Amino acid sequence: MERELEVIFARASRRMTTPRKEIFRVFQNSNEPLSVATISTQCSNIDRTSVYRTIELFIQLNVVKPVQLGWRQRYELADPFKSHHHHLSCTKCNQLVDLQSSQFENIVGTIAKQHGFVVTDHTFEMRGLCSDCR
Amino acid sequence: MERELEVIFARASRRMTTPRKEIFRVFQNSNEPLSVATISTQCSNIDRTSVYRTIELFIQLNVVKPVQLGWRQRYELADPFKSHHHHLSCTKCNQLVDLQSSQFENIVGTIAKQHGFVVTDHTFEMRGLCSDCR
DNA sequence: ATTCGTGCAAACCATTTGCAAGAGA
DNA sequence: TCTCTTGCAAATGGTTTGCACGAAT
Repeated sequence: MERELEVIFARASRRMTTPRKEIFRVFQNSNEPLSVATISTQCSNIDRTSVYRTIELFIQLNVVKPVQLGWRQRYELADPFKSHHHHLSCTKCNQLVDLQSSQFENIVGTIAKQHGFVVTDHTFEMRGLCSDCR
Repeated sequence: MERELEVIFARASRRMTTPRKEIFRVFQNSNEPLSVATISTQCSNIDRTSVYRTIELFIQLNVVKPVQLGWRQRYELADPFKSHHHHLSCTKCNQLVDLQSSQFENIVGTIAKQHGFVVTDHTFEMRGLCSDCR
């Protein structure tokens, strides 16, 4: 997977630096979307500015994508590195479930067609109470 | 509709002040979600702090709800004042279409049930190119 | 060697907080 | 009148920018 990243970077003629590798690893090792603050804490050796710039670059190269969970902006690996999914989160215990629903994805296409759009991107997040918390 | 607002405020024993009325009117007169900055510009007589506090209160009272469109947080009238819908936006010309899809709303319920959740809230936004722009 | 990326410092902008004066019930 | 709200000023925190040094190709 690190190999894939190198290819992407080479194609975009960007350099594979130590901070970039390290931030990528942090994303790989996390099973939930990360905030800038979290990444910054986990990479205390990397300047916060670089974290911002790296995320921006990762988004450009479609390595990472922004996720709106609750209030703060977070980021997680994009489709090439993690299969396409959405989230269902419990507002009480913060449990987070990854969702995949072809039925939902189909509707996206249908709605787009109805309005003459070509959809390049969509967000879908659900919040509520899990079985334990309600 | 202003009447409804008064009722909501009375019930919550909150005061119906000039700034609050004015900000509510700005929401009514807009057909797209607004950022704090936009509201603040349109109400140059109201202190920005009050705009923040008013929005916070409006959200509490379910008069307004946050919408994530692209990068910045925005706000628009909540369901009691504007019927439940989602958005489809063109990334090129910024055209914004309001969507209502019972089929989509049903899926939300189905998915929630599958995972034992009670869903209290969901977001769904689509971005792409409209028929003119592609 | 050359260009790109990083860290540092400072600027910038959005948001929050404390408090005294003013407005609504 | 009494309490809730507002505006102001200042603090806070997140994000961006400019620049010189260091690292990757």
